[in-house]
Amino acid sequence: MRIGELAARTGASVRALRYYEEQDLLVPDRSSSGQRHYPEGAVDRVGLIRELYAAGLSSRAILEMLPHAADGRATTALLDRLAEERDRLDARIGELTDSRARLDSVIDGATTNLRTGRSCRPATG
Amino acid sequence: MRIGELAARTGASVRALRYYEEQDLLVPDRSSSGQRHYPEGAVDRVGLIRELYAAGLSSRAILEMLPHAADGRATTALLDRLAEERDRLDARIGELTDSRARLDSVIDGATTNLRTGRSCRPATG
DNA sequence: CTTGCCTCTCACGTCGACGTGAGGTTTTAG
DNA sequence: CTAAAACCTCACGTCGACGTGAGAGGCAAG
Repeated sequence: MRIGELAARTGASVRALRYYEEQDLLVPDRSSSGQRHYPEGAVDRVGLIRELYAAGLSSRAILEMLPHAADGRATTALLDRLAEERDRLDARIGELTDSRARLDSVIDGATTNLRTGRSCRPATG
Repeated sequence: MRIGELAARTGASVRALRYYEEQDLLVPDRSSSGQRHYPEGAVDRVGLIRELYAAGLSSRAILEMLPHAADGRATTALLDRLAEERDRLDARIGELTDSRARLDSVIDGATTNLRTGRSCRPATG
């Protein structure tokens, strides 16, 4: 099928599909006039790609995993890589949670200040 | 004091201080030759700015808050703005938590596949 | 043949908090 | 007076997943 149909069937934009190709995630055949032609399996492959994007992975991470995941058989290496990405996500969530805590203490200080008139100095840490 | 001393005393880079000025967060006087001169109060002000950055706020958000926060007196409007940013942070944390859950289900599928040999099809949602 | 949609390849715009030179001026220590 | 810091203003690079035209060729139907 051509790119428009694949886009319609997967929910990805045409631009996104071309982008996936740029990232070597999805490489179609070309007709003599240069048009992209995808096999049926591309639908599932795009589904997997989008699943991984939605799971917070970068295109580079997806690229490293696809050869191990696309054939439907998992590898220990694949699981390690996935765990690595999960840890990265956890770290990021931890950072944001810390930021949220800092913001809360700023809010606490400001609230106290509003009620008592005392100056609030930001806590370091 | 000049920019180098302020940088040393606050832990911000010289470039960062110039950037804060670009964002109208910290506007120093200028000597006749164009060099920046900051008053003592700039040290605390930079501390507050960095605190807010560390709390995950954007320069625009900080800019809107500073006039209400720098004088040491909190405002209801300021508290509302802070709460808004806290909600934004919570939303972002929620997104990442969702991504983490999706990644976990991918990992579960792959793990099952590795153990049983059964194909894992990504779950939608 | 023509209309009209599909597709193609560039290639810049997005968003944010700076990092990092380039090239020139000012201040300060000796 | 001199040389080394410190300072100045541009202005591009970073990172990622596309969005959004521009300008042109391709394809099926009437």
